[in-house]
Amino acid sequence: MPPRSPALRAVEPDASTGDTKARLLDAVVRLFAERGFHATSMRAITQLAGTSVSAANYHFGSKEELLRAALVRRTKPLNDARLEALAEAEAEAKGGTEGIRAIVRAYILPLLVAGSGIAEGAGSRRSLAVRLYVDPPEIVRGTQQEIFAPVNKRFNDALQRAAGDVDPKALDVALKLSLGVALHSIGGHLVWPTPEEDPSGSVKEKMIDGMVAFAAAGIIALLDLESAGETASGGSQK
Amino acid sequence: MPPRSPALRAVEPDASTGDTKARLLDAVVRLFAERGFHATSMRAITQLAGTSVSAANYHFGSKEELLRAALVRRTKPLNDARLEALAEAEAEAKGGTEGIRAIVRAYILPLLVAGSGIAEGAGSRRSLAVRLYVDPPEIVRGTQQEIFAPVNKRFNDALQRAAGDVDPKALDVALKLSLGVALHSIGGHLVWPTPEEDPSGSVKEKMIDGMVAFAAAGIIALLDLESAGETASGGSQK
DNA sequence: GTCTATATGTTGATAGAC
DNA sequence: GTCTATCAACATATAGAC
Repeated sequence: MPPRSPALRAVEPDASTGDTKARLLDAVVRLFAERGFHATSMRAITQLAGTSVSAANYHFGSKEELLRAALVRRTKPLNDARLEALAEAEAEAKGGTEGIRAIVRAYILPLLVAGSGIAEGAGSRRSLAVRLYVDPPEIVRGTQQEIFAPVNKRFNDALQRAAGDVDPKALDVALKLSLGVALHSIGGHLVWPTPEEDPSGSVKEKMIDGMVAFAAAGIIALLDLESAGETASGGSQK
Repeated sequence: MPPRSPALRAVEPDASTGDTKARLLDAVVRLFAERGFHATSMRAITQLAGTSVSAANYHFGSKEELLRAALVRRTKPLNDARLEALAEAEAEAKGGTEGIRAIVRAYILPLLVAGSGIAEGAGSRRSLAVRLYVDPPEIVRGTQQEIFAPVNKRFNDALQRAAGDVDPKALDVALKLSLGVALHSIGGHLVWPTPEEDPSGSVKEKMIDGMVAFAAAGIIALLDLESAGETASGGSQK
């Protein structure tokens, strides 16, 4: 069997010290996403991972460090995917409204794929992203910002270019609200179809299109309203 | 001193057995909103309320029942305010787009006032609503649905009327996404100005207008896109 | 590296005096 | 109704054998 390509191997979890670390990280992601930080005990984690509490502490030092490690492992590929999608969207260089929609899609879609079960069909699974967004243990708040801030800035800049000349502050709010839409969607409150119910994936596609349309229209409306208030000329809508 | 009017007394917390119960409920709301259910101990609650763990258990029986009591006390006036605002919005009976915007405002604004600190200026306070939405202890899930489901249904019906004839399923999704926008806004990720920074309240007003515009435009776009897909005729935008 | 055993603290809930 | 004192169960983290 030939050695796997670097592209494939890069997707694999870090298995440099056996797979105990990897199994622990998987278990942590699952349990933290489902129950939150404080409701998840080291016993539950290590039991699910098939190892012991001391092994976990040997590898990660503490419960909070364990969560932090799981966080960066999960968000790194997510953010890479978002940035890649953004680069593609910008390369196509569509006009104003279409351009914004493309950027929003790049922002939201990887989150949906990684966060909700829409990729593998686990309809009601909870997302680590949602958890960490509203339930940030004190220690990871910094990490969280550190990880997401640059990506958000990139998208902010892209939107700034696509939307013409808009109030940066309003744009920041608009992007945050879009994130709210996306997070809400993977927070377990939207019912995604299972692969059995939706073999062609068309229902799923439609939901995603609807969500992107929702967020993009929201952004446009918010920016319109803002600039209307500042330039004292009417917005483009009603 | 004359007896207070019933209207005034109705606003007060239930003080039939002294105000220990009320103080406990206040403390619970604050701590649960800030830290979540599992991270809040009975000791922390009772200490903040200036009483003892046993007193709390005497009045409420358990930690979960205490949370449940706090939940209904908080959400009842919130939902009443939303329904009242909806009735007013419907009485004015505006046309399609304007009507939708009015309904969305009725849906969102009371949530903002009650949930975020925008009423009293506590800019970064966390909301119990947000907490319970993503971190529902198993026991309160039922209560939560029981409390919010009727209100959501009312708004759903109102939107159905205002939007003409749209796919009920799409409308349900659209309303849920609007809720995501609102909850995100009070989840501590939007920076609200303090009364000192914004004495006239105009900045705050503008943010609220922007949010309502965002959500309303999102709903319209989502419904347009849905009906466009079904009737095979283009939507109203682009 | 992984385990068993244990240290040390905190949790939710209760018993019983007042 | 409210307190102090106490319970058993659970938490995280560590020590030390292998």
